Amino acid sequence: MTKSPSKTLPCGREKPKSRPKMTATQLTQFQEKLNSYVKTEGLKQSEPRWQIATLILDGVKHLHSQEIVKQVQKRFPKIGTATVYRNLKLLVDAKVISESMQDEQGRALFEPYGIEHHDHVVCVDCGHIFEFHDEEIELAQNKVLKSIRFKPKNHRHVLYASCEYKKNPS
Amino acid sequence: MTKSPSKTLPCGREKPKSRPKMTATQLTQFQEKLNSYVKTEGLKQSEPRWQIATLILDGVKHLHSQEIVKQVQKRFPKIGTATVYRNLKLLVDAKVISESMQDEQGRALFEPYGIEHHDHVVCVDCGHIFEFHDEEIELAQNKVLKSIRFKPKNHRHVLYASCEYKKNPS
DNA sequence: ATGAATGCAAAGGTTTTGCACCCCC
DNA sequence: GGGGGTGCAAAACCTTTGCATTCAT
Repeated sequence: MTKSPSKTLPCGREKPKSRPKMTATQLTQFQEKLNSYVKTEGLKQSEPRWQIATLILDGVKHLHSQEIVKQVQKRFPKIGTATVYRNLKLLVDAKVISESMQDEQGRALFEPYGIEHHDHVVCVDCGHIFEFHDEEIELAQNKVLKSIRFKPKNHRHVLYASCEYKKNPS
Repeated sequence: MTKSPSKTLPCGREKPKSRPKMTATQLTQFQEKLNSYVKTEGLKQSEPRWQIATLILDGVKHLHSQEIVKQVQKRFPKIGTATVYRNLKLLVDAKVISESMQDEQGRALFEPYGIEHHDHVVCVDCGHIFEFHDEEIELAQNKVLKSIRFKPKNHRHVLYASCEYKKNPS
């Protein structure tokens, strides 16, 4: 039984590459991005807005609306549900966060906005979500579309897989 | 080369391969499958159940719950909403239909159950949904998972693309 | 001072559940 | 006649909207 919780899965195996926690610098960049969006749109700054953004930017987990509402209200009990939903929309528009994927129940999961495209691996045993990018797959996709003369616009690709935690519950 | 009048998209171009309409034989096979499931589970047969199943099995379109409710009630006004939802679940359990993919709004789309795996292309212009299977992509996926020592379980892969209907509305 | 942002509560939309009745086995 | 199936209506759930108030600029 190894004891290094930051680098291992529940199964004790080493964690595959996941989204690293954001640095303070990156966080600041997002904050500036949000501020400039707010300014150009003639809006006003607000504390709850940045608190909501931080929850998503600062974590490594992909969260869906309900979890975000719950966690926001746990930390900041004064913030109302409507405020969370309104700001999630705004933050997406501001390109501070994005709805990159959905979980198995079809709920949108939010993550920090990033230009670099990636797809997801969801572990069906331990629940962790990892990101990957595979150029071979990207090219093959385009080949498929080209063969039917369709123009690629976007895609959603999620691999459900197992770290086999349940078989090795060490 | 060959021109067939019923084989074109709204844009006038030839339709890529899509799921063919089910034959009477296949339909019967599904009915038998359902009947045997019903029997082994100690349940009872019901007319509404098969009417709901037929709607999905007999069509070529992928439908989400609401559409199914609407279309069922259009054809069979006596069937209640609850009955539709209850039977959708049961039909999934019976492996008569499956929730193979989701639309862009994250709603589950139902289609006839099939062992043969396929992914989907959704046209963002004309709305049609096509199925594809690409062995190269399947292999590449497994390679990705193997590299992080995860065991493949399932995946969702949807390509959003354009038939360019809007650019050639001829 | 202006109007954006908020919290609350009420409304909307979708899915589930409770219940009396019906019908198949 | 027992238990699953059904329709209806109510409840549960999640998200959006209306409104009076607060707060940023």
